[in-house]
Amino acid sequence: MRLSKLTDYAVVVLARLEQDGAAPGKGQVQTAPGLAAATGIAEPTVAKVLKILGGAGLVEGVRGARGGYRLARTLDTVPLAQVIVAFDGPIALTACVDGGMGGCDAEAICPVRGRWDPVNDAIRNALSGITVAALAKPRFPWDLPYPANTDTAAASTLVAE
Amino acid sequence: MRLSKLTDYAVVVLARLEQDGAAPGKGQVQTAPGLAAATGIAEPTVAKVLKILGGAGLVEGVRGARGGYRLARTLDTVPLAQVIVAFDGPIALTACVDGGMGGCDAEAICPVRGRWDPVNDAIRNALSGITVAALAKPRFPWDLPYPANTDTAAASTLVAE
DNA sequence: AAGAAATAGGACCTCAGGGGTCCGCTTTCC
DNA sequence: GGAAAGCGGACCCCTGAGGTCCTATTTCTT
Repeated sequence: MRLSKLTDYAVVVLARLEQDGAAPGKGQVQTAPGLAAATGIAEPTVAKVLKILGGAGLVEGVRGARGGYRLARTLDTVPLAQVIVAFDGPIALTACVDGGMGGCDAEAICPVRGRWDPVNDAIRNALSGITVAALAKPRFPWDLPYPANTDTAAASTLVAE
Repeated sequence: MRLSKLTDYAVVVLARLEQDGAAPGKGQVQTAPGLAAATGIAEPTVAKVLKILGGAGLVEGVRGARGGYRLARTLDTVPLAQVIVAFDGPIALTACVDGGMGGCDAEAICPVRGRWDPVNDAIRNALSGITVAALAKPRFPWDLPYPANTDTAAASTLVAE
């Protein structure tokens, strides 16, 4: 049920990039070592996270001296689901993804085969409706335990009761 | 992002119990070896699943010869979330559960601290709104790829776009 | 032109936890 | 009293996440 730690780190790194003005286009860049120092995450790990984010098209790397990374897209256009997929693979609670064949021995007699699809869809939709920006927005004043601003309130209203 | 295999097995076992008439109350019981044969899951594993389900109050065991298990509650009163919690622990995508303190070194500077709470709530609500019965209901005719009956359709409508 | 600084892309190691099995005890029916 | 079942726990194995490091490549600076 947990997602990988790298996904968690990725959100932090993306938030930091935005906070530091490493915006899409001609913006400034941030180095991996710099981000490691700023976030408290070990430097090799930050480098790994940035490489994966680059592969997913969420950040773009600038090579060479004075290089670094900047956001490829503004965070309010990046669904959380996309980050999760980049690090954890397809979003699905069970191994039998969307009626996928093979892999499961008991497929022929399994009484719940295919039944998980709506559940997976529900999770996917929830995670697609939340942007990374909603998780990354800096807080003023600090340490509001349960901020009720519009961006995060949207996450709650994604689910009807 | 995946839940444990035992959770998956649990849903199958619960479905089988209902299908075989091991209903709450004075109903018939099913033995662990019998369920193993019926579901194709290894017998020791089925036994383990049933023990955990018993601990969670979802099935009740009848000891002694001619003993077995029966459902403690009808499946339409059991939210999927409850099964998941029994096997996977609290439902949360990240280690920092609901602003939980401790555990995370970077807590002081983490820009997304507490921000995951609405996401976790969304997942929890989605999984609480789906009953095990919706996953277990036998299908006639077999192999409808995407059944649109009321029980599972509810899962999709849990999420607004 | 040489060197420094940075990303890119792997290979590699370690280890915690899930997954599965087994054993001994207790309970209850025949 | 014996057999059949659940109950509770200990135990092992092995995958895969998590993390580190090395090398190649690129590009700026001097």
